[in-house]
Amino acid sequence: MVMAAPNTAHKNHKKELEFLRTQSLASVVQHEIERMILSSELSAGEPVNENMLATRLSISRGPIREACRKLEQAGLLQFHVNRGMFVRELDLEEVLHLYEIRACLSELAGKLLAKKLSAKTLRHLTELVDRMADAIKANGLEAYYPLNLEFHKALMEGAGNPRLAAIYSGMDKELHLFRRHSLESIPELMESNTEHRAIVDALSAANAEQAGLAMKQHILGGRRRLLRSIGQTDHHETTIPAQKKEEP
Amino acid sequence: MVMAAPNTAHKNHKKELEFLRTQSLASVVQHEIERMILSSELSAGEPVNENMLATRLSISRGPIREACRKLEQAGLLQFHVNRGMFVRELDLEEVLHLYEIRACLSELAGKLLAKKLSAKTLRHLTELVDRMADAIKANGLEAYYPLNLEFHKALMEGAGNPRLAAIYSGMDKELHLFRRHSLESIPELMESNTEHRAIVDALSAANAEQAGLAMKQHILGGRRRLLRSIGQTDHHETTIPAQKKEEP
DNA sequence: AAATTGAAGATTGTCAGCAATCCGGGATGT
DNA sequence: ACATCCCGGATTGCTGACAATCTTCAATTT
Repeated sequence: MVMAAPNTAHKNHKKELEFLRTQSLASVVQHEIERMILSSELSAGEPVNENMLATRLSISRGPIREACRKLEQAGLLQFHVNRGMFVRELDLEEVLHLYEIRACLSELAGKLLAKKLSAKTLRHLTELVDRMADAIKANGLEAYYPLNLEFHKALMEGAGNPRLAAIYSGMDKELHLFRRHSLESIPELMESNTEHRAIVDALSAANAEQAGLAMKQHILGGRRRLLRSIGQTDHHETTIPAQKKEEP
Repeated sequence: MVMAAPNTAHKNHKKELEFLRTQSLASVVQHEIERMILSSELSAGEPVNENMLATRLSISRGPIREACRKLEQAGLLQFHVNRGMFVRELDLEEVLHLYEIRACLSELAGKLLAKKLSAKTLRHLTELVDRMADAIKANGLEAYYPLNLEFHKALMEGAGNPRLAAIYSGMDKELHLFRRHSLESIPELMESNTEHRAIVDALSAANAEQAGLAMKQHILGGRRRLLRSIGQTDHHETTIPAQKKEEP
């Protein structure tokens, strides 16, 4: 266990007090626990010990409990009466449910984004796809992930519905709680980036329906790759259909 | 301000202690505040006074703060540092964003439900629509609302994706925070129930696409009725501004 | 009259402590 | 050997208290 960054709460009163004028301790702790979870410093199923955190951060347990309640509501922690908070464990069924919702919301985001896309954002998205392609070619797996993250963030935030972006982002964090999410291999990354390009193409054509479909397909592709990586086949072609009604 | 119900926490140790073996105080407080908001005992913008609640419920402020943090994350309360919690205020833009997401998730629920609908649930839904029609005819506005609630709950929970139902339910609660949501008039209720029947019809035909569409249309219908009731016309057929902020 | 200041009261932010509960391991009994 | 009981340590649940901050409002100044 490595000492976390914001542990400088000792005697530098001036700085700390200035800081707490705009940030409550609970929110600091919330982000710290979030960071620990996303970095696998805390892994699914583990208990969140209030005393340990309090000692480590040099604060009392009150703000920690408040932060944990927020994270409980966010779905990252799970509460058991008289036993405390635990990092939530996600089983495969819950993961599939999340993918189902993500596919649906992605489709919405694609449709919305296609209708209000600025030339600047489009250039940004295109550049990100190109850079991801480069990263794959250069075997730069570490370079790929932040780009991928930025790409999806730009997509969701560009849709102009902040609530949609927030819900989606929350579910993304939740998916980190699924233990068996293996890193994707080169061919899978290429497949993924091909889907990215399909999204950008649809967007640049200002085709809302097609953009929505491309984004949905990308999520379903991600689900397929996840299931394949854990040795299951994706017989859930559930939400794919998107049958066109050809009646005029 | 009327004294709330669960104020019997005085000296009946036996009962209270038994109760707290399975429920934490924070969760009790959370539901109490939620009740106060949904019943308009607390209305949007109002501060949530910790001392007042603590005195009223005969507990200390700790569990209250924990409950408020959960409700903050749920979007029902808003936190201002050093000023406390306030019942969140929703402006029209945020309401429209919520409707946009709700429409999308409803469509998904309709599609899912059509694929796994049991005969029993279908009977239940049909019966609810019939009873709502009766309630409208009998001018029983008070009878209508609980039926409507049960109808939508059955739809969302029948889809077999608990997370979907939870997200949807949370957004429903959030919509209560919009001040100007007038009660619907008789003709509007009839319109609404016509849409209900379209949903049930599509479900009984096991037509997933049509069921999804019917549910989406019902939400968009609700949005149209809301906008009409506050004197705006719904010029967004499917989305919000649809403004293209594009440079040449 | 309008704006500023300042102090009292109200409210939040945090903490330390105690009681209640849970967990693990060893002793006891069958 | 196996199950049960029990106890000590660890952890949570809640409380009361104190410091810091904000709000209010009347007195003062411009």
